[in-house]
Amino acid sequence: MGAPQDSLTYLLLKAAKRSLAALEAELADLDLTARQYLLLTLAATGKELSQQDLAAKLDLDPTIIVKIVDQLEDRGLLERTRATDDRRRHQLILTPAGKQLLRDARAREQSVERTFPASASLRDLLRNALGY
Amino acid sequence: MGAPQDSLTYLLLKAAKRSLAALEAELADLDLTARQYLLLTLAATGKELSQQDLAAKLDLDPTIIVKIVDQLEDRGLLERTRATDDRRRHQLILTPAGKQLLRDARAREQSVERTFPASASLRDLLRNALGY
DNA sequence: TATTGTTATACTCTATAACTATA
DNA sequence: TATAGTTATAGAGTATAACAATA
Repeated sequence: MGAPQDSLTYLLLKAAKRSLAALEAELADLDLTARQYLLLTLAATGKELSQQDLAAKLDLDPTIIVKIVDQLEDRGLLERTRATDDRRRHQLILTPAGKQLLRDARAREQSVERTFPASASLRDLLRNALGY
Repeated sequence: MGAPQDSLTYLLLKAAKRSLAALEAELADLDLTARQYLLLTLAATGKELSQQDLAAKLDLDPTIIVKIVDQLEDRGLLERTRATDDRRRHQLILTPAGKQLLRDARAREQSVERTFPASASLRDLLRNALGY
């Protein structure tokens, strides 16, 4: 007892960093950061998420979301449109190029995840723990 | 398929952040950050770890380690002594106050981890995945 | 009045480079 | 010549506050 590898927080931090680094490396070919990829994924769900919702889901400040969306919009991967029911909100719509890139990115993520030991049971456990 | 909660990286990041936040909150009473706590834990193992070793284990820059050790030393929780076999290296020794605080901190971490769903099996899985 | 998104700015955190001492 | 630790500084990343538009 007492070693840092007994600490769940330590283990989660290490695993998250390793997983993130592997994903970033895999997405580098596509000129996509993990954040951009995850934001694209959220925008692609079709749910009417405000940028503030995205901020909460990605644990980021709303002002950071603005910048990431700027980057993706500048590259023509998504577009901001006004939500019809509440014109303060922006509805993020993936362009065809964005959808294609997201497909490629997903395939890459899946291949990198297969290299992570026990990824399937780990995912199940985390989903339960986080309430998804 | 395709939702962010399918992404192992996303799940690990969320879980790590949640776990870290809970730990920080629990350690706040002791005026200890999670980093300081984890460094103390590593220093307490008795292994002759250089500050560079600590940097690698904590995924931090060596210059960050200097500052954290400064903070802990200023509070009288540990002391830098020169390693006898290689006088370039610093051997970090916990003071009695440091040992006592570490005991308290560990107890707090254990209690907060018990609130994390399936923490035991999660820890086992992560240990295996990370090769500990 | 409150909320969404945005911008500009200040702040914090981290990494880089240069130095001392030991090897 | 290389490595451990330190310091000062530059750079990146983040949050804060103020604003316009909409509710």
